Amino acid sequence: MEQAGHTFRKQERICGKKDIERLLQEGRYGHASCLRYCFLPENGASCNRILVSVPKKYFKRAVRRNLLKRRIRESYRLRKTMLQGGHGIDLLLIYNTKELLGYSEISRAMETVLTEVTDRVSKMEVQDGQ
RNA sequence: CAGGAGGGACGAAUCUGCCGCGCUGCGGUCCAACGCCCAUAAAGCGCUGGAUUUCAGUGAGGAAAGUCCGGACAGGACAGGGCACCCUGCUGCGGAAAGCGCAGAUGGGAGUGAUUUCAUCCUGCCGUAACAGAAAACAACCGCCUGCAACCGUCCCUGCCCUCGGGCAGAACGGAUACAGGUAAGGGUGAAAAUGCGGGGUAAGAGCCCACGGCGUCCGCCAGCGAUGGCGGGCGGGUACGGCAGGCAGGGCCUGCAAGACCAAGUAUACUGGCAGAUGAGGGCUGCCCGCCCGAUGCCAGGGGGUAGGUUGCGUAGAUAAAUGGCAGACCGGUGCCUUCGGGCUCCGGAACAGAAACCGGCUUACGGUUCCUCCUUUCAU
RNA sequence: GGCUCCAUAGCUCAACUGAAUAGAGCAUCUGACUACGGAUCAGAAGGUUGGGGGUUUGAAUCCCUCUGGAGUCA
Repeated sequence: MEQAGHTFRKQERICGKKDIERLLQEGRYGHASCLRYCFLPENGASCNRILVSVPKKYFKRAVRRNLLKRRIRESYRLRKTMLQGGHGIDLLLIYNTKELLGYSEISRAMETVLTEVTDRVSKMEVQDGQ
């Protein structure tokens, strides 16, 4: 489904225990600077979905965790057209630094994550085709 | 002016624009199921649910936090009563209640002070260790004093002997020892040593006695709603702190919105052990007892299987992976550089503590700042 | 979100009813033994009892509060 604007609705988030467990068990992992990611194509939904996580281990206070999750979601919202193919990709993003980074650095990390994921998804599709 | 004490109010506290998010509402579009019309049709209409969208409204805090109390609500249980158990304990008022608030009382601590902090019903018992100290709450010990017995010394007195120098015995005084008693004034310690000072008194002493204090208790009067305080009088030998037990008064069933209700989906009570029986097994009533209730194949313990989705509970913020962010500009404050002193450029900041997950009243803890009121101390001026 | 519990030497645990030098084992260090090492023997070091207040003459212990870490629920 092609969304015209840079919107970010609830259907683009992963809800439900089954989907999360499937992603964690069958997904492929990787990392780029401050972000770890885990993705899985062909999620059965009509669009790409993401899940953002900031560990309590790094940030004890809920205010900082919420702030980082908002920045990550915002950077995905503005760049989500880069992620294509794969018939709907589930993507888990985990913040992996103890430092409280600003929006610009998170946005740069998000750019590299999205390009890596699209590359790996297209390679997987080529292997499946063979 | 400076420093400080108490209390209150506010807390994205600069503004604008764009993009984006949760919820609600009136609409639009699309999809699905059902109903009406109807030919088991299409189209249309109605209703329900979902998605999307224009517009409008609304969208975290004083602590939302910690989960320390209490309430309401929900479920389980409950005829009722007694015992046990737990919590609290000065007084008055407020409050649904509270390890709650306000105002006060008494005593102790901190502070020059404003102020602050801790404790508080009744009775009994026990303890205040080790070390130190005589002794840790009864007393004993050292010391002081008296009496008595024997010993030593001295002068005076008496008696005897006498070589008239003196000797012996008794009594008195003094010394040391032992025994019997009186004392709790003094005894370096210690956190703490059972009433201070003065006088009398005594063998030595002692509330033993007296005056002034201090403490406890009783009575009377006065003040106060009361805790209590003041004054006067009587009596007293005690007290302080801590622990335990009992009593009195008040309160308390247990579990908690992951409570609970409904819908959908889905499975197997497989197996093992124990117990018992209509003469009442067994279970429930928080533990026990009385008592009551249910009551026929049941119960207990272990072990195994399935689902962990939706609606509601749930709120004019409100979900069920959790909504407030990003960018740009203006403005304000600060730093640095340049300057033709008009200004220009760069950087930083515009906040701290911190994010509702069922609700309400308190407590506690964290916190940048703004502001108001009352008061204290020091200095200066008047 | 609710409820329950824990924190002591580098590690695993003790310390009764508050009572004075907080104890034991392993680990570490030093010395002896040995040609060297291990084992053994002797000795030493190592503690703001998670932090801060309070009660008390005295707190690991009792009370309050904060921090950190576990467990559990339908």
